[in-house]
Amino acid sequence: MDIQEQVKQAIQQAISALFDTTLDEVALQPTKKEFEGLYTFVTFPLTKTLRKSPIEIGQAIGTYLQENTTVVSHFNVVQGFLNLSIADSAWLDVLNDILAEPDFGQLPTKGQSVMVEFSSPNTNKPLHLGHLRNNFLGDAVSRILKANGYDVVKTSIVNDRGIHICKSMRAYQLFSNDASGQPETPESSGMKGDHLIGKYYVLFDKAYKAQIEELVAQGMPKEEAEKKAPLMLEVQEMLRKWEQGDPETVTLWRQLNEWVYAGFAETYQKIGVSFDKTYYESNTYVLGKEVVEEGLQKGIFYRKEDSSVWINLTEEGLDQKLVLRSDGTSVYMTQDLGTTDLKYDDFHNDRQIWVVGNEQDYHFAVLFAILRRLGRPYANGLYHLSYGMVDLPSGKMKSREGTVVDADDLIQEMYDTAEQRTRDLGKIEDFNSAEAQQLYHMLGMGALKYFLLKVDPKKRMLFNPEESVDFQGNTGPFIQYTHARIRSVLRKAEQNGLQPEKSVSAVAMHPTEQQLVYLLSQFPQRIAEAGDDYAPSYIGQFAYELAKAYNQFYAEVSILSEPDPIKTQLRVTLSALVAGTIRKAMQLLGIDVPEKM
RNA sequence: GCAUUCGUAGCUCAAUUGGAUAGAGCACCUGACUACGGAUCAGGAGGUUUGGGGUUCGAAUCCCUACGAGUGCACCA
Repeated sequence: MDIQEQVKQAIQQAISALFDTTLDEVALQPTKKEFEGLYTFVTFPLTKTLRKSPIEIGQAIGTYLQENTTVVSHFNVVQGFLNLSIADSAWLDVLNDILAEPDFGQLPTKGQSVMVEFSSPNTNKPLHLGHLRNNFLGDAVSRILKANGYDVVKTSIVNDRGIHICKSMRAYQLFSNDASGQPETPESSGMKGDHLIGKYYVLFDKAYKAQIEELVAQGMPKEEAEKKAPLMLEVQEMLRKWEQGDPETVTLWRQLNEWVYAGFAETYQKIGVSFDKTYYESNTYVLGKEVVEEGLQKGIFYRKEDSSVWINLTEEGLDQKLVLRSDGTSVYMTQDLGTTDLKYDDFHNDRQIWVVGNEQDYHFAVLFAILRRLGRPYANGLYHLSYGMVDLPSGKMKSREGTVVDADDLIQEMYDTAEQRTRDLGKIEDFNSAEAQQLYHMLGMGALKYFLLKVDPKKRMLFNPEESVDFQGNTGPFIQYTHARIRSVLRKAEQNGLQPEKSVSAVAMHPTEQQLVYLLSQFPQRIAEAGDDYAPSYIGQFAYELAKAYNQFYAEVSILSEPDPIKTQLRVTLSALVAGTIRKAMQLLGIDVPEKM
């Protein structure tokens, strides 16, 4: 079925028939645009064993393929490169195979399950640009893994407790009363809950810094001032009260968090992200101490004189790491050990993936090493999907310096831009206002998601606001536009009584048509690679290449005014298939595509 | 200081994992049948892949080195 496989096997055959030897693996690469052909076989590696020139080998294999196969129609040899052209009949076979597959793009089930943990926000501030990259990545990877045949469980662990939450709470207690003595609420202020709480987090920081400065002015060293500032002491006291279950503190904590969750829910809804299970750190932070006990018993951990517990990971190239404080309380690692067990107990996933920024690379290296030492059955299925930070042209984002790009603001900005562009072009006069709003949202989110997902996750990236609202070239809206354009052609075709068919008949093909079939045939493989590498960027690139190739095809051949009905039929069918595949690919990125725009 | 990731056109990113003359988009020039949607297409210009060594038929990719940048090195999360 797969042309590439056919060609590879044919080459194996040729080599054994011609030279009486075999090659472990035949590697094919796409032929460069400047040369004729589709696949290229590099003959250099054979020169040593065969003691023949690369050109000679190329000629011999090429001739053999042309004479003995139906796939290869002709060939040319340039230096050590054998360029192979594929016969139209083979292309049509491929096309018909794809058309016969109802779930094209859905790979067979793997019989395995994966948990993807992402988003995991703090409840002391609203989401920003960095969170968006995380959310889009986690969501897209989940979709891609599903397409790869895995059962996927999406989870988030909400960081809803701890000293930073107490900071917002304390500031709220101190500063939230308005002139009439009423505390501010989302309703009274008209602010989204997460933004409201974020405001108090910033207020805390300001007031705290002012106290430090005052103490320093009185002659206290800065380090001491940071620890002894009254606000800091109050917040620590508040955390103690929270842990003891003090009713007043817990009530306030509940109230503020609820407001934040309402705000988050709104944002998640807008970006189309959801979870199968949400964990709360207020429940899980106590976990992990039994794991420490277990590790001690197994002799994997050791206790120091001050009774703190450690593990020595120098054999793995890591350091010694603390897993329990000397006062017996947990650290971050303790919790994660316990939580990982919990997640496994809940779902028994074959694999667990964490979408977390690359500043935690070391933490996860240690976590995985410990779990391997403990002999956890799932230890080899753990993966940290580490992604780079998002920089701004002005430099790094810093919450406290107010240089963060707020997620809600950004989404609104993209929406506004989409609306402006659409109005300028004036193509949707027949839309009612609800339809128009839906379109603006679809385009705005498409631009934003594509912009953040087209870059390799591992790399840090630059977010240039001007480029992000660009709707031309390698952008989400360009791909969405191509889809809308095809749908328009298909509507018109239908008016002419033409429908896409389930199969196409033999006919001479245009190079742009061959190119389209070739790209389409690559889709399953690209999904597999994107799954293996956890790289939504592969899918983005695929969608872009497919859209570009279609526009090229569109510019070079005529679909509806083509005189030959068989060619028209092929082109209508191919168009429908491309539109469907673009939609599927974009869906893997969590991006919707419109019928009109 | 130690560990780790990275450095590709003016800018943002690719490069099938060691293959041909390193490709796209943006920006900048030049064109496109009265057209099935111009949010498009075709073409031009733009590169010593940070510098210097090495490995081999062949290097942006692997090794060494210098320079530059990010991140991590808490009994924080």
